[in-house]
Amino acid sequence: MLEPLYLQLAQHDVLSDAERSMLAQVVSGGKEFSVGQDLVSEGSRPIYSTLLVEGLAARYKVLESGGRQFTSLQVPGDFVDLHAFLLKTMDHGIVALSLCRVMFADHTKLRVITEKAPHLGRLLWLDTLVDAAIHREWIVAMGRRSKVSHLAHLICELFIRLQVVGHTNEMSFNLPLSQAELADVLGLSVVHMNRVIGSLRKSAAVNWASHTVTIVDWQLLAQMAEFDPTYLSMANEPR
Amino acid sequence: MLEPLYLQLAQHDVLSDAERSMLAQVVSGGKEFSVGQDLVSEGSRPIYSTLLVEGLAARYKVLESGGRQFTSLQVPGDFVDLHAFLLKTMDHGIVALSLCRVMFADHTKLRVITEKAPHLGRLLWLDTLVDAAIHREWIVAMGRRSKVSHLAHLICELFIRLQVVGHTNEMSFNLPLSQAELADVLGLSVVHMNRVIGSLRKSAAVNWASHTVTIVDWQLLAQMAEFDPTYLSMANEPR
DNA sequence: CGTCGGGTTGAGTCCATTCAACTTCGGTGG
DNA sequence: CCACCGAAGTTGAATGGACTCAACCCGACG
Repeated sequence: MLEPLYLQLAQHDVLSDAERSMLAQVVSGGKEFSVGQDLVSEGSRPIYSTLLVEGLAARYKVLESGGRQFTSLQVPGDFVDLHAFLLKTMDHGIVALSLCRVMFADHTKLRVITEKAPHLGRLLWLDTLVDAAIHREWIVAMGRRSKVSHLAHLICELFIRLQVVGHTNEMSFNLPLSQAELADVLGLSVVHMNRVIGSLRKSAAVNWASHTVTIVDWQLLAQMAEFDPTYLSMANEPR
Repeated sequence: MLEPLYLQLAQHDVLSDAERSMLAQVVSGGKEFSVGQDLVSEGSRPIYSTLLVEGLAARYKVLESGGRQFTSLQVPGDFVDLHAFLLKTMDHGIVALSLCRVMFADHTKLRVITEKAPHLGRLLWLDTLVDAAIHREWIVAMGRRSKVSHLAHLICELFIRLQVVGHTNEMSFNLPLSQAELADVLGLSVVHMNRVIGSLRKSAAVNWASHTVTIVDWQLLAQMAEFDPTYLSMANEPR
């Protein structure tokens, strides 16, 4: 069950057996959420953090106007609300975009990690730092990229992140998002989202049908997106 | 010199005298940067983190098109590249927006904090988590708020953050950004930025002249921005 | 007095939105 | 089995927002 988490952490630095078994002691329980359900709700003060084991989820905020904006997408192996360990109050919600299986880690036990296993603690910290790096990349995409480029960038990012946890198949992966949900990622209207997807399809960089995205020409896609994976901190080095 | 840092950390939780003196040992040196200079440059691998003591700075990325996007603004007391302690490689640059005085903290010493002073380590971690929370709020603003609302939100955020470190005066503060720089925050063209500022001025919520912003009607401004300070984690509680 | 960087304004174009209609497709019940 | 339904995707047309290009203003400074 913890494989995707191990894969993510071990990607940045060596993860010792002792650390693995410590994580296995800290993360426990299990629960399923169906599409549209909140894994964590805005305003709550969770006493445990939620590890996404299987499925796709998203952080979001809702405005008075009713508009919704996703601020991140979460893939298997992500601690979706690890930040609540120290932030205490959730300033946003987290919703399941597909059937999600999760496990839990008590905040008291996470605190013990920071006290008894500082290296593992740093790896968890790093996890939240990569999160922030992704946020920054999204800000750049929203502010200064064309909409097609933004979408292309999202595809590149998701492909890499899913590949790390073994959720890609050759050059394709499953993307269960509706166009309305994608619109909430890019901050667009549904209608325009549809046209943007259309023009990405026309570029022939990807093949995108029935929730399966196949990257036909990575070179071209990365160029459209100006994609530079540095921000994902893929290097394995002492942290 | 470390006052703004103490103020920021002590805002979230009690900061013991021992922790203060530990910080004083870790943070040392000093340097000045003039407007437009990079405090930290993209692609570098710093071996120390930079604490902003005085002045205003911004994280940014530049695209091939030449467009620039700021991903955060940094106020006194911010560790502008604390994330590089674990991310190792800077995926963006940090530029001085006014005359900046900074100090440095060796990464080796930061690591010692995580090993010997876990509570202080958590407070530093928290610092980066608040950073990420701000990023998320920016994403929402870029995606789903009107441009005036986005600008109003920025003003609210900056006012609170500057107030924490004692850099406000009644209801006003100094904002040394040119309209071109503000455009790089909101992701707009300079011309349109000018019109957005104009329409915020017309709202009479703020008085904005010669780089001094005075909030005339906080109630109205916060309402235009739909501003909810939860994400800044202002509460003082055990972390 | 002239220059230069920043701010402001106008006009035309293009992008993105809304509103609305229509299609496609899987599921469900008669 | 198929007729119907609803959710998601697609398309067109009209409106309004944001961009570019261009001009002009203004105060600081040499």
